[in-house]
Amino acid sequence: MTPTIHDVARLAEVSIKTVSNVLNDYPHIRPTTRQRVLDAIAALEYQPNLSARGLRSGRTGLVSLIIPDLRNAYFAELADVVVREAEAQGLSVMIAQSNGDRERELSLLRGPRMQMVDGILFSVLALSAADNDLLATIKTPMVLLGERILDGPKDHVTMRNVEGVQAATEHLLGLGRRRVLAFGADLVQGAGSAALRLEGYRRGLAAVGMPYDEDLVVEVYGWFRSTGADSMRRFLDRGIPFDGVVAFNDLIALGAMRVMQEAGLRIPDDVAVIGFDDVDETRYTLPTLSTVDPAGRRSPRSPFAT
Amino acid sequence: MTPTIHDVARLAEVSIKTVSNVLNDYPHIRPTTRQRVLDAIAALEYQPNLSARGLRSGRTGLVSLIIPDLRNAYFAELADVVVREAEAQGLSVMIAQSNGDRERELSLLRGPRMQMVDGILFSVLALSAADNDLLATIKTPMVLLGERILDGPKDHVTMRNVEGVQAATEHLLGLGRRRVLAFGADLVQGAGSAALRLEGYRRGLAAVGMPYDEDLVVEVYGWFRSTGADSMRRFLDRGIPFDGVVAFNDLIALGAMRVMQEAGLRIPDDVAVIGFDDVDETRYTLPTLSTVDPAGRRSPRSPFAT
DNA sequence: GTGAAAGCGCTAACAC
DNA sequence: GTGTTAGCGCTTTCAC
Repeated sequence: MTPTIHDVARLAEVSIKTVSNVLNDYPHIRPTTRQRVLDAIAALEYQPNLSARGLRSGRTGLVSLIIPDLRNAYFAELADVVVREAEAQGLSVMIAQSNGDRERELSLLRGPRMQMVDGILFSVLALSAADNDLLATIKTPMVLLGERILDGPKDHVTMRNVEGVQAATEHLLGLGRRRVLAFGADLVQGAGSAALRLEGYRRGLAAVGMPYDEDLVVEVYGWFRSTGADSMRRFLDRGIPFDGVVAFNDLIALGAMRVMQEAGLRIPDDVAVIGFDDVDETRYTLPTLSTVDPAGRRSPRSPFAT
Repeated sequence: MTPTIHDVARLAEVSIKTVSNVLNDYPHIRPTTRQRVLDAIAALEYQPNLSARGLRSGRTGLVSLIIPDLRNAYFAELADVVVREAEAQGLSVMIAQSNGDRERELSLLRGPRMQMVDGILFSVLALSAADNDLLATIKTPMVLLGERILDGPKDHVTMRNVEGVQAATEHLLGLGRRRVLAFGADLVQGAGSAALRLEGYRRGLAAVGMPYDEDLVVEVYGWFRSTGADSMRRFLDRGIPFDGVVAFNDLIALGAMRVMQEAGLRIPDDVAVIGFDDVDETRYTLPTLSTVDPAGRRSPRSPFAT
C-alpha cells in the first residue's frame, strides 16, 4: 500500500498532527522533530493523498478552464498561458471544451466537477447577459474571459478591443487606404467582441474623418480560418472595390488572405491586411500578417509588413 | 451548506446506502424508492462531492495529459482530441506542460497530482529508454505517446512514421523531383520520431532506386516554425541545389516554406514541399501545404497542391 | 431491498 | 511544541 501520514508518524515517532504540521509548514516545530519527519517522508517516499486533502480542506488545488475549442490557436495560446501560470502557483488546470455550445456551457458550469475546483476561468461564447441570474448561482469562484458578459455578477477579464481595432484601422488609413473592410462583424450577436471591435473600426474612421460605409462591413459567423475564407469568397463575388482589411481576429484574416491571394490580389500592394490577437502563426505567413496584440504581451512586432 | 447524501436520505426517508445505490445505479432497487430518492436529489439540487468519492473509491474520474507545449498546433490538436474523447466518457482532463524539459517531465510524473488521477497520457519528449526503470516505478496506469520510448515498461501509442514519410518521399519522387531534402533530421537524438522518419525517407529513395545523399539531409533541432525557418535559411546559404522537401513535421515545413518564398523560390514550381501531421493550418497557407495524416483521421485531402 | 456502521487519508479544533 | 480526536462525504461490507 501507499504510505499515509500514519506510517510517516510511526517511523518518525511522532503523532500524525506533527506530520501534518510539517507538510503544511506550520511554523512552530522543533527543527529536530521536523527533520525526523522529513527523513521519514523521504524514506517512505510518502506523497499526500490529494483527494483526502481536498475532502478535508475543501481546496483541491485544481482550477478549471472552460474554452470553446483548443484547435483555435487563440484559445490554445490562452490555455498555454493559464497552465503555465497555474503550475507556477502549484495549481493544476482541468481543461473543458464547450464548442461554443450553449447547452454544453451550461452543463459544464452546473456539473459536479465545477464544484470540486478552487476556481473557474470561463471563456464565455454562448451564454450572455441574459444568463446573469444563473451565473450568480454558482458558488465556485469564477472569472469570465472575453466580452460576452461585461455587466455580469462575476469579475471579468477583457482586452482593449475598441482601442486595438481603432489603432489598426487608423494605421491602414494612415497608409493611404481609403476603402477598408471591417471584416468579422456579427450583427446578430449584439454585444460581445464583434460589436466592440466594430466600434473600434468606426472610431478609427471617425478619427480621420472618413465616412462609415455599410458596404464595407463584412460579417463572419464563427471566427475560424474556414469562415474567414468563406466570407471573403462571398464578398469578392459582390465585386465591391476595397484596398484594406481590418480583420477582427487573426484566424479569419488568414483565411481571407488565402482567398484573396488565390483570387490574384496582391498583399499588401492591392490590399493591406491587419489582424487581431497576435497569434504565433502570423509571423510565418507570406506575407507576414500584421496584427494587434491587445495585451501588449510581447516585444514589439517587426515593422509592419502589410 | 451544500447538501450531502444524508440530506437526500432524510428527505427521501431512506438510508444513505439507498441513496448511494441510486447514484451508482445499483440494479436491485424498488422503482418507487428510486423515484423518491431521485426527487429528493432534484429538490435539493444535490451534487456528489467528488473529492469524497475519490477518497473512498480510489477513482477520481480525472485523467492527466502531459505534453510539451500547447502553443504547438500538433499538441493542441492532440489535446483537443483527448479532451473531447475523455468528456464523452465522463472523464475530465488535467493538462500539464513539460516544455520538453527533462526535469519537468520527471517532476510531473513523480508529483502527488499524478497519484490522484486514474490514468496518465504522457507525450514523452525528453525522457528516453534509459529512464525505463523509473517509468516502471509509476503505479498510475500510463500510456506513452510518440516514439521516444518504444520498448518501455508501458504501453505506447505511435503512428506510422516510417510508412508515412516513405509515402511522402515516393510521392515527390513520383512527381519527377530528383533532389529531395530530408528536412527535420536530428542525428543527435538517436531514436525517436526523427530517426523513424529519416528511415522512411531512406526507404522512399530505395523504393525507386535513388541513392541516399547526405548533403540532402537537413537537421532541425526542435520542430517549430522558427527552427524550420532557421534551418532552411542556413541550408540555402550553402547553395546546394534541390527541388523537393520532405519535412518531418508541418510546423518546420511552414517555417521553411516562408523562408524559401522570401528567397524567391516558387512553390511548387521550383521546390515541391510535403509536411507531416496534417495540422489544420496547412489548409490555409499559400500554396496549400500537402501533408501526411499519419492517423488517417479525416477524409482525404484535396488533391496535392504542391 | 434496505439499513447500520466502519473507514478511506487528511486537517484542525482542542487539550496538555 | 506535540498529541488526541472528531469529522469532511462518500462507498461498501455485513446484517437483517
